[in-house]
Formats: sequence, C-alpha cells, structure tokens
Amino acid sequence: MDDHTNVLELNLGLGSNLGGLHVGQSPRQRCPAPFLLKTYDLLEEGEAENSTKIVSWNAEGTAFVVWSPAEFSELTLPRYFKHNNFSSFIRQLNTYGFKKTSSKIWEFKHEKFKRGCRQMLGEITRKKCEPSVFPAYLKSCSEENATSSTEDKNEQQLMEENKNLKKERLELQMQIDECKALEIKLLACLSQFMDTHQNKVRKLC
Amino acid sequence: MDDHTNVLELNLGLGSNLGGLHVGQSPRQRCPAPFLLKTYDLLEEGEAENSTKIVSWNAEGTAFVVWSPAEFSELTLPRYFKHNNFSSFIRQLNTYGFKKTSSKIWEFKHEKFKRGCRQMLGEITRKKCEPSVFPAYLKSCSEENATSSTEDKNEQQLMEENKNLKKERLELQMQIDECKALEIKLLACLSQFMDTHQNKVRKLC
DNA sequence: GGGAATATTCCC
DNA sequence: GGGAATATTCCC
Repeated sequence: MDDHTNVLELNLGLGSNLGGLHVGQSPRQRCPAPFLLKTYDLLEEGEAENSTKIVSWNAEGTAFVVWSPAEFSELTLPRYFKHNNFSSFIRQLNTYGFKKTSSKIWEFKHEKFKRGCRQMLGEITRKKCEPSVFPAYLKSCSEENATSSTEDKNEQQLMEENKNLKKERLELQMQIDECKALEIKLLACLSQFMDTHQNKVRKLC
Repeated sequence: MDDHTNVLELNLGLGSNLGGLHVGQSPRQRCPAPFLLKTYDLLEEGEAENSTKIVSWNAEGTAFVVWSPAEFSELTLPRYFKHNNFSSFIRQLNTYGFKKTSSKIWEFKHEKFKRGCRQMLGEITRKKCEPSVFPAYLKSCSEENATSSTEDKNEQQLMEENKNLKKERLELQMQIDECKALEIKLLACLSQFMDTHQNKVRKLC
C-alpha cells in the first residue's frame, strides 16, 4: 500500500510538469489519470501470476475481464484504490468511457486501453459533467482552452509565490525559536526543581 | 450512511414536513455529513483514553486541538477516513467552515461544533462552490493586474528556489511538531516529578 | 484557505 | 450507465 501510494504520488507530482517530453505523438497526449494507470498496472501484475486468474486481458489484449468480481473486490481493489467496492470501480470505468462488452461476463473495453499500450492511456479523458449552464456548442471551446493552459507559472507568479514562501519561512522560524525558548525554560524549571527536591530530602533525613 | 441520505432527500424534497418532532425552530436540521460525525466521534473516543492525548476537545469544549499531528495522521486518520494526510483533513475542516484559532497550536473551531452537541452537527453545511457563470480560464482575465517585475532572477532560478523553499517549509513544520511533542513530554515529566516529590516529602515527615 | 480535478459513494 | 453529493488530492 505504501509502495503503491508512493508511486502514485510520484506520478501525480511529475505528471503536471511533463509537458515538454512528448514529441510528435498522437492527439492531445497528457499524463494519464491515476485511475487508468492503476487499472493498467493491475492487469500487468495479473499477467505474472500462475494461480487462477482473477482479472486479465482478453486473448487479443483489446479488453479486460474480471473473472471473479468477489475476489477482485476483496483482494485486488484495495491494493490499488481506497475502497473494495466493485461498483465504485465500474463507476470509474464508465466515467472514462469504457464499455461492458457482454451481458454474460465482466468484460470492459475502451478504444485506447489495450495491452502493451500504456502510453496510449494519456489519450483517454474523463467524460465531463459540464455545468449545464453552457450550451453544448461552447463545450469544445472551453475544453480546448483548458487543455492548452500550460502548467508553467510565469515569472510574476513565481516571484509572488517565492515572496510568500520566504515570509512563511520567517514565521515558522519564529515559532521554532519560541518553542526552543520554552523548552529551555522548562528544562531549567525541571532541573531547579530537582535540586530543591534533593535539598529538602537531605535536610529531612 | 444510508439513513443519512434518505433523511437528507426527504428534507430537500418535502421541505419542512419531516417532523412532528421539532419544537420551536431548530434551523434547518438535517443529517450531519459523514465527515462531521467521524470527527466528532474521534474526539469522543479520545476522551476515554488515558495515554498522552493525540487530539482532544479544549477545556471548554468549544474547539478541538490536534496535539500531535504526526500521530494523529498516522494512527487516528486512517481509522476514520480513507487517507492519512493531515492536510486533507484540514481541507475538509475548511470546507465545513472551521477556523484555526491560533498560529501556535492546531486548534480548530466552529460555532456549531461543540462537545456534547452531536445533534447540532446537522446545522453545519459545506461551503458551496458557486458554479460561476464563466469558465475558469476567463476569470484570470478579468482579475488581471500588471505589477512590474524588477527582479532579475530567471524562471529557472525562481523555480529552483521555489522548490527548495517548499521543502524547507515542510522541514520547519516538522521541527515545530517535534518541539511541541517534546514540550508536552517535558511538562508531563515535570508534573509527574512534582507528584512523587510531594509523596516522598510527606513520607519523610 | 480555497479552487479545481479526480475518486468514492449513493441513488435513480 | 450516469447525475450528483461528498471525499481526497494537488496546487495556488
């Protein structure tokens, strides 16, 4: 769980600033959502196993199947997510546009979710639940802009943030000094108290 | 939790028709949010403990204090929530309108969050994030203010400095927490010492 | 402290 | 399957 979380956090942390890396890739490559990475990784892990399959890619690697929802929920989900509910997992699949392929088995499919194509996950987007105030014809416009809004802070913002951080540092340092001073007083108090205690006992004896 | 949502919906749907129960006027009583119930219960649980306090009501029961953020995050949070991040907990407190009362200790206060008043939690509401009429990317446009930049660090340097400052901030905060913990231990030590001292002197007399 | 994105839950 | 509320994360 810890390992896992760390990896997740690394992903999130680095992801935002990765924009410069990808070259002439396919459309709108961005850092894949954590949910997609986890789901993909959980399938990779499954590949390595010898035991009875809980979840796996289908034969062609074009979809994946949850063979045992019960075990999947109880054993697999909590190692990747903060819950063990199959329905929450499915809710996420739907959010990212996966389709159930069959009424008989739990097979899910997405055009951009295929075995061996981890990098393609970046092309999968959440379905937006736009504030209904906007007419449909404005959506594409707002999406466009959201995408192109670069993560880069400009110098102005950086300097501002910088200034605030320094101020904060000063305040924290002052808090520490206060703490330390109090600590010294307490220690002095304690030691003095021990002295007088000794003396009293000595006198009484 | 099931109960909760049902009652809520009844309230919303039927308006005021829920209770032959309510007397004069209890303003908009609804079922408290899970976050509030958990936070309240976690304090009740703390009351029962004998060991060093991690978190507790203040003396008057009008606010609560996280005495040891480190232990609170590691031990308490995961038993009530799906995470162990102090900052996520604080984010929720802010969402529900709690105020930090002091820059020195982690004390939080809300008018409707008091010891012995579990039923009053129903009056606490989430702050709404009003769906603004304009998309986020237009907002900055209207707020635009041109401050002139006269510093001559380049962006690279600024970002670097920035990153380091944040790291430093974290370390300072941790130092403070440590100091605070030590302070508490010293006080406990002192008080215990005074007790035994009294006893010894008494016996000798 | 709070805005906004993503995750989880609950309900239809 | 998806709308909507709440929770968690990330960032400013």
